[in-house]
This record gives sequence, structure tokens and C-alpha cells, in this order.
Amino acid sequence: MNVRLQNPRQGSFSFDLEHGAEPDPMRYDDTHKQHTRQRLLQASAAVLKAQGFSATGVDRLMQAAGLSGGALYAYYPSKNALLAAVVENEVLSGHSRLTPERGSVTESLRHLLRQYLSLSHVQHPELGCLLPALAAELSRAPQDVQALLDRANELFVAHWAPRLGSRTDAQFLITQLVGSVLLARMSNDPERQREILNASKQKLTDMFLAPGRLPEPV
Amino acid sequence: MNVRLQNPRQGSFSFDLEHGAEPDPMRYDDTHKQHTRQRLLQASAAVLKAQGFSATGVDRLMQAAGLSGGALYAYYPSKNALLAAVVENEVLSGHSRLTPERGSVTESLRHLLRQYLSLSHVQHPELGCLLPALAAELSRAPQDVQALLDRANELFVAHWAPRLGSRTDAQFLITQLVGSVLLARMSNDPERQREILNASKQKLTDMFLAPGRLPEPV
DNA sequence: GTCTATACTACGATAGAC
DNA sequence: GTCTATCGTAGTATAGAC
Repeated sequence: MNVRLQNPRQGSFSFDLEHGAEPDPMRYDDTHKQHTRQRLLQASAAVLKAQGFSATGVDRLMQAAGLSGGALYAYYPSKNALLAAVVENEVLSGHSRLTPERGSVTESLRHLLRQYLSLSHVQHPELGCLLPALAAELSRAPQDVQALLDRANELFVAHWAPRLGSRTDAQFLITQLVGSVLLARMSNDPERQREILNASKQKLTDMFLAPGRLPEPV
Repeated sequence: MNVRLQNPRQGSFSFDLEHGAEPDPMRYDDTHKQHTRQRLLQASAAVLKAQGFSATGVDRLMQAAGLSGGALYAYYPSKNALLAAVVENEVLSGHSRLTPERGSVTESLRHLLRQYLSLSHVQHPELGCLLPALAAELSRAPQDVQALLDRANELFVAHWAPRLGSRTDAQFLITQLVGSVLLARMSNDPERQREILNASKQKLTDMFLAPGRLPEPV
């Protein structure tokens, strides 16, 4: 099911997230295909986040990567398999983008709130987090995709739980972040969007950045 | 654009939310069509919430109301117009379903949390709130629909703001509610779903139902 | 590895019978 | 008011040339 590797490699290549066999026994020592695959993943991620999964055809997805529609099936056996790969890619890169691992807890939490709860995040879904952008479609995704989402959620919670004090706090935080961007996007009034974002920013700051709440000083 | 009413009527009938003219000049004194319209609204709301908008064809929507696909266009000029009508209908009925207007603030907030943050809400989107069920698709909906969503949001915020103390608190609450159900649905592990719901329930209870926080006694 | 062409299905919407 | 039939388009996926 998985392609045999001729060169040793770091990550996992399992794109066989829900389907049976890989149709194309192409060797993996070809770097061209790997680069194109990466371009495909990023380009289609942007389109998917902007337009949604069901509403976007394969042609549109591939066009964004500079390829024709039929070329998809040299990489993935189906549109659904591409989604799974995009989710995996986005969810990992998104996490590292938002949690810098450097600086104090206070600093990195402030950073997270400022970035995630920004107007520009609301107004540019194609550049932002996958979760609010694909929201309900992910809640109907096949098991394999949902398992990836569980891992992503766990990554976030495991990161923030010790920093905030409990898993409950960390879970509450991520929920509020995703909900805020989602609700803000449901409005087309920037004033309303701002109100929604600011409500979250203010209350989360009160909760987690109040003096004495966190280990380090402000 | 709007059909002339031969009998006086209570509500507004404006389904012309984004389109030009009503194609069918049928009279509104026919109660059959009104009842069927209501059935259509409720049936398609359930299907839309379960399957999503783009992923569901007109045939499937009408079938749920016991009608053939073509019959839609005797009621609405397009699939999009049906969505607008469903959103209007759901958003108003959803609000009154969740805010009983009876009992103390403490009681009704407890009621809201118990209902909205329940496992059964997570596992039965077709019976639940429209917002997490159509989530991102609503964030891409046409202006008319988003204006309805603004009104719905405002209804909720205006209701809870005086009861919780501020608009900020009310806005924070609705955001957390929608986000919780959405994130819980992205998992297919009931244990994970429960963790997400409980984190929200617990923190929101701490925030808004702590002794002395609200006017009335517990 | 990618394209063009195409098979097949589904879609949204309209026309006309009843 | 509703159905059946149908038009035109767009969808996913495959086949075969290069």
C-alpha cells in the first residue's frame, strides 16, 4: 500500500489515509514530484480555505498549483485524499506557526491572541487557520481526517495545558479562538467583526493574563 | 416584488432577500402552500444542517419535504434563496428555543449551557443550532444572509448583555457556545467530545454563575 | 509527470403536462 | 401546486498521447 522508499527519508509519507492502494508506483527519489506535491498542498490549501471543500472543483484546485485537473491523480487517488493530506499539512504547520516555543508564557499567549484574533485573520481565510475556514465540513469529514484533527487538538492542548494551568483552560482557549474567527466571518460588518474579536481578546486576557495568574511576571 | 396579500397576516413574507422578482404570482390566501412552505423550510433545514449546503443537491432537499426537485421553484427562485429563508427561519426559532424568557437569569443560563453544550446537540446536528452546522458556509454566504446573521447575533447579545453585565460578556458566551459544538463535532471520539463540552461548561459556569457574580442568588 | 479528451454522473434551473 | 422530462453546465475520475 505504501510506496517503497529507495532513499531514507525523515517524515512519514502515508497519504493512504482512507483508501486502498496507491495507483502510481512512481519512485520517491524524484525530487521534482516532491516539490510539486508541496506546491500542490499549499496552493490547494489556500483555495480550500477560501472557498470550502464541496464548493471547489478539482480543476480549480489544480489550477491554483499551475496544473491541469487530471494531474491530481498522479498524486492522490481522489479529491478526498487530497483533503486529508491538506489537513495533515496545515494542521501541523499551523500549530508551529502559532506557538513559537520562544519567550515567556505571557509573551507567547499575547502573541497568539494578537495574531489569531486579528481582523486580518478574519478577512483573509486563505492565509489563516484551517479550522474556522473549513469548520463544519471537517465535522463531516471521514474518520481518518477527524483522527488528524484530534491529534492537532491534542497538540495544542498538550502545549498550553501546563502553561495555563490545566487541560480545561487550554481546551477552553482553543475553542474560543476558533469560535471567534468563525463568528466574526459570519458578519460582513468590520465593526461587528471587531466587536467579536475584542470581546474574546479582552475576556481571555482577563482570564489568563491577569496579574498573578501565570507563573512569570508581566 | 412582493406578492399582494389578500388576507391580513402577521409575519413578514419577504423571501426576496437577494433576488429580483417573484416568478409565481400565486395568491397567498391558499393555506396549503403556506403549510407546505413551512414543511419545506423545516425539512430542508434539517438536511442542510446534517449535510451542508454545497454538498446537498436540490433533489435531496425537496425529497426531505416529500416533493420533487422542480417543485422548489414554485417557492423560491433559487437554491440560494431557499438557504436565505432557512437561515431566517432557523435563526429566529433557534433563539426563542434557547432563551426561555422565564425564570431567573441563573436558571436560564444553566438551561442554555445544559442544552447547547450537550452530547446530543453535538451528535444530532440536524436538530440543533444552525451556526455550528453550517459554520464556514455561512461565512461565505451572500450579504443578505450575513445581514440576517448579524441580526441573530444582535438578538442574542441584546438579550444576554443586561443579564450578564455587558455586551462583551454576552458576545464571549455565544462565541464559546458555537465554538464548542463545532470543535466537538470535529472529533468522532465521544470522550474527546465530552472533554471539549465540559471544559466550556465548567469555565463558563465559573465566569458567569460564580456566587455573587449575577444579581439573583443561586 | 502532465496534458487533452472523454466517460459518466450530478447539479441548478426551466418547460410543459396535469 | 406538483411532477416528469430535459437543457446546459460542471462535477469526479479515467484513458491515452507525449
